[in-house]
Amino acid sequence: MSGPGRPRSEAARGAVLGAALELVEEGGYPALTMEGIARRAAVSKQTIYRWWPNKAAIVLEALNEGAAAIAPLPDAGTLAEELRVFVRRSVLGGRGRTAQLLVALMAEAQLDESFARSFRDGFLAQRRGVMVELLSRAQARGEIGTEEDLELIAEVFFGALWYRLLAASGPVNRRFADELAELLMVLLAERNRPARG
Amino acid sequence: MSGPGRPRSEAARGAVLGAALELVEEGGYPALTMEGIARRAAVSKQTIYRWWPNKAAIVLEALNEGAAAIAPLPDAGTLAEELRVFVRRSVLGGRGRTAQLLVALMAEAQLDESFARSFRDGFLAQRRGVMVELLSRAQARGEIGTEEDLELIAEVFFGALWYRLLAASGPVNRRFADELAELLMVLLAERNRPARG
DNA sequence: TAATAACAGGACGCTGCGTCTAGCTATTCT
DNA sequence: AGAATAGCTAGACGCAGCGTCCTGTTATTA
Repeated sequence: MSGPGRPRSEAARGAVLGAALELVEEGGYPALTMEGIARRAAVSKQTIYRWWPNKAAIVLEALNEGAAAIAPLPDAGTLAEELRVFVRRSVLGGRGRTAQLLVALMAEAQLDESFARSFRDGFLAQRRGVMVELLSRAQARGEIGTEEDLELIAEVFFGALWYRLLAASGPVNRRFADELAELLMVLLAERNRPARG
Repeated sequence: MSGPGRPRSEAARGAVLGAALELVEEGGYPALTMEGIARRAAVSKQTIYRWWPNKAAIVLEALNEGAAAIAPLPDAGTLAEELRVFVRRSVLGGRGRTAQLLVALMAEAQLDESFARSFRDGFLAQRRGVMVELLSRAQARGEIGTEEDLELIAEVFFGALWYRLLAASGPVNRRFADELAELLMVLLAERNRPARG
């Protein structure tokens, strides 16, 4: 289907993604080069450049390949419960090799304007969106006041998470996740209080 | 003083820092190269490598050169007031050319292990420290409960700020600063409340 | 079987890297 | 004064990766 000509080689695609992950694992992101990927994957540079504009795009695709779709959670009862699960999953998902890839992509986005767009709009914004969706439902259920700025709260959460990843300001573990979740609940519960100040 | 030998050329040092800033301004951080700096500053690469290990170190020094010392604020009355001033200053300080340099350094820190240490320990941690100091004083004055995790709160603030810089999730302006300051006050005031839940 | 498009392999010029050598210059110690 | 020291410019070096291009081959469709 879809016109004449030799179809894209799924084998080559897989080899490229696999080689990229291997190389990062072995020598860190800076050791990842287009030439190195081509060698390891036994794929010509020509082919790589045909399908990916740069190495960051390859890593991003490999990352998405590996990650199970992060569907918005089904309603799990209370907001507090849902939030805790979501935060834990987000935090713990950013550890080990994945963390290495994430920070590399964030770095690359700062240095490559063209990659920045796809990363910010297609990756970061999407993940914020999931959280906002979660909070929106709670809002619809009446668990949060309607005047809360959900976007800002999602930004605070991902900000704290990314900061810890990028600044290495502390461990990325369940304890951190739970502290964050509790902190977010404070923010969300605030305006529901009877009186203020 | 300090032994024999030709003293370090202050002119060369200044030329290097100036050239680095110019080049970043003209072509963005990726356009900044050691060779380019040497050309622009009319200084030999030899000299540059003698004093700086890489271009990020040059930019960091140039940044510190330009920035007035960020002394911890003098007590300005209430915590709310102090915090708003601090947050505004921190947020508004990260705009324009400075923002460009900051995100580049954060990116570099992710890719260069040796630079990461000096940036995280000597720059990021220091700035968190100033904020923690500010909060500590308020704690001593009794404006905050003693069980608050001041480090975590500082992390939340800088996390949100950095996230906005890195993810370009919105404008970095006074409005953002004030929203953040208010949000932080909610966190700080929480446990002071008479009752909970 | 002709048209089409992806593929491997490899050469190309370019740029920046980090190091090195050579000769010069400014300062201090004796 | 003269020796010792250490920073300076200038430029060459080999190396590696970049992104593009060319050549010939292979798989698919019309």
